[in-house]
This record gives sequence, structure tokens and C-alpha cells, in this order.
Amino acid sequence: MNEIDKKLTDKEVRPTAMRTLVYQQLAKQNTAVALTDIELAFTKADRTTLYRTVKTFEEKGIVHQIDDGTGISKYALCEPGCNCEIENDLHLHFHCSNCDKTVCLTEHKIPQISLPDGYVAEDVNLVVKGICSGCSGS
Amino acid sequence: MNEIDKKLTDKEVRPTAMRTLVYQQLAKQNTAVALTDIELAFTKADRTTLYRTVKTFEEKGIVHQIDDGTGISKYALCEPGCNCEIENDLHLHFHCSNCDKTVCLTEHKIPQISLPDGYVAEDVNLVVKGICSGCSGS
DNA sequence: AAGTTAATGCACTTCCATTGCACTATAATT
DNA sequence: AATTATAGTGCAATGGAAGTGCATTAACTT
Ligand SMILES: [Mn+2]
Ligand SMILES: [Mn+2]
Ligand SMILES: [Zn+2]
Ligand SMILES: [Zn+2]
Repeated sequence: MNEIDKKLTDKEVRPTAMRTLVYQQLAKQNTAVALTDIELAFTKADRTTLYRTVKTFEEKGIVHQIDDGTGISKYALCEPGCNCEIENDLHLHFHCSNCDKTVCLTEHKIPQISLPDGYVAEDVNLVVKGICSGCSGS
Repeated sequence: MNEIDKKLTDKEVRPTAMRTLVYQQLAKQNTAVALTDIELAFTKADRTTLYRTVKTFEEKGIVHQIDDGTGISKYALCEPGCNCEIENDLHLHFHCSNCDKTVCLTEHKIPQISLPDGYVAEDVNLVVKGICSGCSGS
């Protein structure tokens, strides 16, 4: 059994051919991807299958979903230490308004947020929009 | 000219009957509302008109759009001091996973976020999901 | 190998955002 | 006041993405 299949199995996801390929595809990316992006990479596979593959990955803590404010869900592999399933991994995300790419800034954790009395936080989403390093030319 | 019409005029929005009514409706709310919510309040008006009214309000800095992670855009009147047009008003938003309501926490400003070299921030969106004070019973 | 369970593919649906175009109201000009 | 120009409104239609039902196929269990 190869590396990827082992990772899937560890997360209780049966390593089918499709899933392995999707995982590989995600591992190649350095940005978060939309379902449509994955679809384009696998023209032969059905959208629904890819959709459910990603959803399964999400449920099992293999990827996390990112709402970058574009209205299109993005997905990215979780980092080795990430515990999305239990408690959300609280790094921030950056969406470039120039190249439209969304990246995980896994080193940049979300600061503690104070809330008014009576409010209970379960999850925090912090997205910074602006110009990425690739586009700002530095 | 009444209060509302004056506010609209100040923001360079011509105070039509429809716009005045929509403003009134928004002023009544204590939570952010979706276009569909506004639609329900004005069964006689067309959805498109309401849509464009809200968009106009947004462009002119009368309301700000909120992406609360539900996939449905919410809108709320800007506070008197808010300068959305120039620089985004950086308060945080709270979305209750129980009652599904989204509120502006205008007193809670978004902290300064540090970014890696080369990244330039233009806008920050911070949404906390959890249980609101009304639902937590305190 | 037979039976059971899970994954996949296709078709279809729903929901919201958005646009084009005709019509109407408002404002400006003569 | 009548005419012209501009802006707002309503209807119809489109588009994009998420999600579901069901039949088929593949994978695992015994
Ligand atoms: Mn991430
Ligand atoms: Mn707000
Ligand atoms: Zn960029
Ligand atoms: Zn609530």
C-alpha cells in the first residue's frame, strides 16, 4: 500500500482509485481549489463523484473547506498537525483580488476573539483580501 | 424632506419611494438580512428592484454586505461612523448556528493581522460562528 | 462464488445571484 | 407646460454552484 492510500486508510476513508487521484491532485496544489478546478483536472470523472469525494475528505478531516468570500467553496489538504474534525484549525486565509487565488496561511493563527456576554464561539473564519506575494511582485 | 430621504441624498442616492421603504425596513432590523428577507417584507415589489436597491445602497456606503459563511449574502445598514466606501469597516460578524441569524458586532473591531512578506491587505472579513446571546439563554 | 455494502455516474432539482430589455417615473431643459 | 433626457422599476430569462434520488458498478466479507 502506497503513502497516499495509507493516509486515507488512517482517516477511515477507503482508498479507491478516484480518491487516490483526487488526493494526489490536491497535494500538488499550493492554493486552495474549487470543485470546478478539480473537475477540470479530471475530465473523465463525474462532477458528483468529485463532489462526494471532497465531502468525504472534509468529513474525515483530510481537507478543510474554505469560504473566501467569493461565494465558491474552496478546499485544501489539512496540514499534518491539523485537527479540523475535533476543533477547527484556526489559521487565516488570504484571497488575492488580482489573481483570484486563495491560500492557506497555516502559520498565521487566528487571534483570540472577545465576544459580548452570552455569545459562544464554535468556529471562526478569518479571510484577508488583498494582493498576494506573487501579484505584488516581491 | 424627511430624515431618511436626507440620508439617502447625502449619500448621492435619489430617494425614491421604494428606496425609502427599503431603508426603513433595514433600519427596523437588529440583525443582518438576506435579500429574500427583504423580498418577503415587500411582496408587491419585484425582487430585481430590491436587489438593485440594495446594491446601490452598498455602492454608496449605506449598507455593507456580509458573507457569514452560509452562502447567502446578508446586508446591514452602516453605522453613522462607518466608512465602508473608503476603507472597510472592520467590525466582526457573528452567525448563530441555532437561530441562523447574523449580527454586526460593531463594537468589536477586527485586530491587526500580520501577513507574510509581499502580501498586501485590502479588506478583512472575520466571522464567528456559534450560539448567540438569544439562543444561549443568558 | 455469493452476498453485502460502499462508491460511482447520470439525470434532475433547487436556490440564489445576475442580466437584458421594455416600460415607467422622475428630473432637466426649452 | 410640453418635451427631452435620465434614472428606476418590473418581467423574463440565464447562469453557476450545491445538492439529491436512483440505478449501476465496484469492492469488501463470508
Ligand atoms: Mn486553510
Ligand atoms: Mn456589519
Ligand atoms: Zn495574486
Ligand atoms: Zn441564535
